[in-house]
Amino acid sequence: MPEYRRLTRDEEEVWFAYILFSRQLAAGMERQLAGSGVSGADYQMLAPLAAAGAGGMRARDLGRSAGWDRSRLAHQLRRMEERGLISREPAHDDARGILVHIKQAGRAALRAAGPGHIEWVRENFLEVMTPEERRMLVELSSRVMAKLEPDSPS
Amino acid sequence: MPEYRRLTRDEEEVWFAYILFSRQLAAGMERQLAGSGVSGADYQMLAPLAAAGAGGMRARDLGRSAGWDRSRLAHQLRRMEERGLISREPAHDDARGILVHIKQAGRAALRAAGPGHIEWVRENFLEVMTPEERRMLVELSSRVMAKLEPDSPS
DNA sequence: CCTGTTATGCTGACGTGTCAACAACTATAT
DNA sequence: ATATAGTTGTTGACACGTCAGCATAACAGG
Repeated sequence: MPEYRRLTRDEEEVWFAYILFSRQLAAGMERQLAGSGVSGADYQMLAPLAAAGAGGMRARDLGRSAGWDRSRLAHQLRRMEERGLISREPAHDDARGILVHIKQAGRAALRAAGPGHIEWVRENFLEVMTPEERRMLVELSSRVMAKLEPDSPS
Repeated sequence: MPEYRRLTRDEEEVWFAYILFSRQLAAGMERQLAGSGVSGADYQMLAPLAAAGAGGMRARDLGRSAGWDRSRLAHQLRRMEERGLISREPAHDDARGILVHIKQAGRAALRAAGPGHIEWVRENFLEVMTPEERRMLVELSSRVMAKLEPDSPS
């Protein structure tokens, strides 16, 4: 018998349910998007880039908007540049910075994936919840994040 | 202007909050476990294997218990066998099957990681929620899963 | 100016997860 | 018994994400 407190049956139920739920949801979303040739990560880059307009967007800000660290961002942008979805150029005002632009192929991919994705999110996530559950989820999210990250992310 | 219904600000808030929340939570859990030299995936294998006792466990059942597909399971088990955490042998009663046993190193890893992991789950997940929120999460989970998977997973 | 600190981005190595294809066995139906 | 279908597990290729380390540039204080 262990000397620490194991999870009760009820606790296990919540935790396991969440583990399965979060994975299945993410997998479902990825599969839906994959049908249009983009990944969830692609989408998270393309959406803000398209909204940013002709001026492009600093890589730093893209990273912040998605909540990613620099490494993950650099890898993702490199892969997307290789596929011709975006372009990168040094920023004029800050020699450390990188300006990211969405290319025609990127816009096309977003147009192809966008409506289906939005619809999927509505159907499999938003519309499955009551308004009260939505509120709770937002609040729960902020509570957990506060506990995990006392200060802002890197 | 797009011809499909974009997400409203409220809808976006819920969806983005969830995306960030789920990723941060998973990342936090992985980091905590990594301190003991195991991954979340390792843990999901070791825990049922340890509970199964000397008889070991069919790979098929391990997969079902974790909700994984066969490919992911095979890769994970191969890696864990290479690290000496588990062993595999052909099942006697079914020539297709594989019997998985936890090895001493596996038990040791689980002993090292278990208490800290349990504590982490309590502190960063379970105790952050009210009993009502727990109930809601379980219910929400089952609703979403039902929508995603009309029949049982492969 | 010089020096230490912070910000920004890249890279290589590695573990993870998905997909499609395959192989081998078992179960079922005729 | 024999063909057909379902089950179980493996493999190789590839995308993804993390970590540690590196390089450069900007900033702030002496």
